[in-house]
Amino acid sequence: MQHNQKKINSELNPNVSVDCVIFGFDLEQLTVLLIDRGEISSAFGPRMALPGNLIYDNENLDMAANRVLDELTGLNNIYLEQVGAFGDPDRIHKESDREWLKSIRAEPEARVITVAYFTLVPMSNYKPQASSFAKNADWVPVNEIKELAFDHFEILQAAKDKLKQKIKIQPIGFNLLPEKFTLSQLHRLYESILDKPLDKRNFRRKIQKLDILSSLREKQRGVPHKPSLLYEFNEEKYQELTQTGFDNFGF
Amino acid sequence: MQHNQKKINSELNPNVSVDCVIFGFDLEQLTVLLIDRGEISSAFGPRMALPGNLIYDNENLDMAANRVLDELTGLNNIYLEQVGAFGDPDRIHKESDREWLKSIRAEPEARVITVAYFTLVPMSNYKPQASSFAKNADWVPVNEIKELAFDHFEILQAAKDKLKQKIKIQPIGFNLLPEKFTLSQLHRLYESILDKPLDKRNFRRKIQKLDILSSLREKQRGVPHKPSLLYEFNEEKYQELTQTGFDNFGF
DNA sequence: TTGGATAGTGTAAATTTGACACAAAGCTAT
DNA sequence: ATAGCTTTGTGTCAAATTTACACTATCCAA
Repeated sequence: MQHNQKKINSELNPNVSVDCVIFGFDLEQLTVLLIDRGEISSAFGPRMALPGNLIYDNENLDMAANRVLDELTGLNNIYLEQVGAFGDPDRIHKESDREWLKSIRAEPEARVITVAYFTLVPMSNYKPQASSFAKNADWVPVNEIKELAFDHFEILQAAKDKLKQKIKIQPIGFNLLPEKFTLSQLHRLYESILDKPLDKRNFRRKIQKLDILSSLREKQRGVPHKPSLLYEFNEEKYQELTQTGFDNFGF
Repeated sequence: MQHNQKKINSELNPNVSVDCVIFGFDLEQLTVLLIDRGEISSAFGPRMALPGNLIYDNENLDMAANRVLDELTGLNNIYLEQVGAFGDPDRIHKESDREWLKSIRAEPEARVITVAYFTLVPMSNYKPQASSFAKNADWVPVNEIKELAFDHFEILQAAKDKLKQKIKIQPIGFNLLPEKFTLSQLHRLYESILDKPLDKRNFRRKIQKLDILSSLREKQRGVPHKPSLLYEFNEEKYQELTQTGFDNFGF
């Protein structure tokens, strides 16, 4: 929309949009950043929707997804991965959907294919008021989401599955944590993504054997219990590891 | 195209196409069904391309992919899975590409997003002359493909990766084999998908432990060596297995 | 000082993986 | 018919990995 002035010369493609499943982690559970479409839209259906927009004709899909993310959160340089394309011809059923689409300049009658992405953002970096859109945006724990506008619930499901599968192959979970984190937080993160409990000792053993964490001398402060050591993700060691064709972070 | 008369009332969407990576297995190696675009197109670039087409406004993406497959091979009810969406604005560079696009009724100047699928077909079921298109179609071993038209080489790469990854999680390889097959054929199939040698005895041990194969009393006939026992994929046992949340066919 | 909360640690049994070689069965050519 | 070629089919042992499981240490707050 008007946010990104650079794009104003190019035309919106009325047939293709991107939607972003923006994952965060509040140190307790996996959350998703949703847009509240407001009272009016809610008259006929779920208020909450994934952030998304039509694409411009001069940008590629990844760029469009990054733009949507940037417009909403002000973040860039973020882990981002395509989930896939969605596009039943009858995606849009309701009058309220049409109103909403008009408000984001989409053509309500057009058949729209949407390309879904998921992104992993460290919640600590997110400034809620980075853009005017963000006023209507909220983090919602994934487990509490029971319905979404359009086909967004289906997209969310696919994104969760993809993330679950991906984390077994690459240690991308770090993108959801602050730079310094504890093993317990990482543990909890894996549990909430994989949606199953993991034995504490076995988890720690396995993650440490990978040797992609740097333990800092620093400890947690101000917690009402034994403070944990803090760790950092070690990018270089990870690169070494993957360059040997390693692809099994098997959980 | 004109092949499928049912669709003639609906309009083609000029912005969205599907491309299919149709995998086969000739009992030696993994192959892909490619279209030869002919001499004229080849003047400026690779002749070979993935089969694909624009979508109609009244069909969903999976339907479109199935249609492309059906038009080319006459096959339906085939294992099919989305790879993802591809769509750089500058996908189409060459004059020859434009000519080709016109010939399939696409708008050469339009910005086209393509949604890629891969499908697994049992080569034994494929009748090469099922459609007029098939005259220009040929099975090509994946290892011999060095370039393709448009961005199709990139798409092929993504499809191979997806297949490789998927086969570690679900035993979809059976879709590439005839109903009755030998363990050696299955072994060879896994090797060619994973692109690495697998120890014969270890492979057989692992695959048998899954207990999703039914051994038939029948033997191979007419081979110039000790004949192998024939096996069938056992759908029911597989269903039992997956319904317990099993997702590791770990190779 | 005590109580509450979470951090951090080791071991033993079971399972899985990886490496490795030779006899059996059928076909072909003589 | 026989010898030779080709591929099938099979077992074991060592190493690595996985699973299950419980108690002490450290900090904060009351």
